[in-house]
Amino acid sequence: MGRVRIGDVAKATGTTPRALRHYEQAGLITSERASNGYRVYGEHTVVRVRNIRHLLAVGLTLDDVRAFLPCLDGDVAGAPPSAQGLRIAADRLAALNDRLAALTETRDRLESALRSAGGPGGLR
DNA sequence: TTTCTTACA
DNA sequence: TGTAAGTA
Repeated sequence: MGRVRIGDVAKATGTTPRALRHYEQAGLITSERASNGYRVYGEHTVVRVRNIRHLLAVGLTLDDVRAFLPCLDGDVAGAPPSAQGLRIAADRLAALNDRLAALTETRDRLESALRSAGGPGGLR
């Protein structure tokens, strides 16, 4: 019952083999090798990947998810939030707000530059 | 057919 | 993340 290959896990979690290798590279999941070199996974990997996908969907980065490694085999979505988890989420939110502010600023500059250059309608 | 690694877009 | 290449 540990003869699950990458394609199986991908299908069971709605991801792609490419993403799974990427998660492994990031140290989020592990795998063993069959004699032919193919990766072999245990069923717990499916739960793990679903949790990873959940955290990514909520807005965290792969790097953030690494901090959740201890909880990755449980019910990350339902379990009571840990202090560290909340900290990471708050930091990610702050980072997003920073990026948003920076983007808004460059957008406003481009907008006004375009306006003083003749306006959106008088460009051709 | 599926998977593997590496590398580029 | 997708895709290409050449394998096993």
